Amino acid sequence: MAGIRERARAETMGEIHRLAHAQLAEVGAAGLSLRAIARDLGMVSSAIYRYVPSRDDLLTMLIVEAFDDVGVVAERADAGIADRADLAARWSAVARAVREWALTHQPQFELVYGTPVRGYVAPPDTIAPATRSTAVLIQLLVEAEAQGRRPLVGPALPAVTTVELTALAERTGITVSPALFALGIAAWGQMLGCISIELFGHLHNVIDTPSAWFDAVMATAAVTLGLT
Amino acid sequence: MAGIRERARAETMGEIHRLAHAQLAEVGAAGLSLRAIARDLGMVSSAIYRYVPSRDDLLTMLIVEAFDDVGVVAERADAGIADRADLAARWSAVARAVREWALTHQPQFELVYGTPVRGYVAPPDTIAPATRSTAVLIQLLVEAEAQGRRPLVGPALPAVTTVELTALAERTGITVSPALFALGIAAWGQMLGCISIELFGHLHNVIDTPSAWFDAVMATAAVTLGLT
DNA sequence: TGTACATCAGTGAACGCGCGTTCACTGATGTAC
DNA sequence: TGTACATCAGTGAACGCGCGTTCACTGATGTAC
Repeated sequence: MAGIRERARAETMGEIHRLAHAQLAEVGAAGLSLRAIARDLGMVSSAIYRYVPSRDDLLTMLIVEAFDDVGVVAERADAGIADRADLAARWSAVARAVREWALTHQPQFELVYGTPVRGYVAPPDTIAPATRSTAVLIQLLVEAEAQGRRPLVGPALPAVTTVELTALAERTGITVSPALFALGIAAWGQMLGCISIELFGHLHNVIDTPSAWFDAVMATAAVTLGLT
Repeated sequence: MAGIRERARAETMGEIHRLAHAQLAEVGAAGLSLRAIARDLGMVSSAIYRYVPSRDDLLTMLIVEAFDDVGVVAERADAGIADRADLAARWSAVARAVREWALTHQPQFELVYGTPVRGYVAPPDTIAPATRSTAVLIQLLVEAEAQGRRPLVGPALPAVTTVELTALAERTGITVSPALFALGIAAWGQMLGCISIELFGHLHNVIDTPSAWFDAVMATAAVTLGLT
């Protein structure tokens, strides 16, 4: 029976998680408040410090979780395509999954891909989780290039960019040419950008069915990247 | 000499503008505070209400200004290309100008293209200014299509998207086909997305010279759009 | 098995700070006769 | 040109609310002998 205390602690910790997510959805990252969580928990405000060292630590926790969450979503979407050689289908599936995650987890999306929270500096612990979803995309680039596929339009990279991306590839052990790497990052930027403009309301009175538009342009991006 | 009052009022109004922008840069849109502006102005906090009806109105003012600002920047960049037939050069110039504006006016960029401020609902007055910068891009699409240029990869649009974009074109008097329209919006999303990931820190340890990378991928996007 | 001590969850008060907005007021500027 | 009245910028106090964080404390749970 070791741990009535331990179990209670784990349970409270879980509640804090739950409430933090709920808060995020209601008031956004900037409005995340330890006092409010303590209140919802039925505790006095100072008691929360038995569980969370500070507000920034709670934010870090949420950011790491969100990065991980979207990473899992991307990985699952990719794994769901049976025909592994169909890189375009895998890309489209990942893009669609990330968009759907963003729609159903808008506050988490804002937390990691939106405007950074003022006064908060992300500690190094957040770097590794951040790469999880991008790793899925990079894997597609690696496979595409290994099979001799090339982007439709090879970008005219300035020397400095070629140097930087070559160094990055070497440093991380990723075997992708600078040209495709540059376009891959841009495609990732496009995916996030298209999700952002939808989520942040810039498609109002422009496109009423964003999912259809998004899927179509992401499929086109896959062709442009040379994934077909 | 009519208007020592009038002149004082205009001057104070100008100061409020200036201080609001400074505040935006320091604490971000979420932290924008009427009290702080009054303080900086050397006024008592309630006096600010002689000039600004409410905090939300100040936000609206700043948003409208920012939209207008980036619109002017885009227009000027476009106008700066002497060879009007070189649509790709015009697109690249606009993209570069918008990115540079975003870098030098980060808080304004966040205000209009970043995470929306919680609790603030944009009034209809903000819609018209928002379209100013996009109008520049759309003009490029119109000219491209008028000259018979086509995107490298025609997107396979679902029927619903074709219908929506046809209706939008008719409603606004823009003579752009749904296919190009869809890709144009996606290119605009890419531009904003690539700027966002740079500004929000997602290129740290990835690309050290974002301007070079950005220009290269935007030039490639112009080719893909069929602007060459 | 029982007792003594250590651990730790939660309390309650406090510090010092912030915010938007209202309201009755003073005193200077502007205007109409 | 001078006076009476209207306008309006700015004051000062207040309402009612929020926040993060610290600190001495009580009382229950866990542990070592």
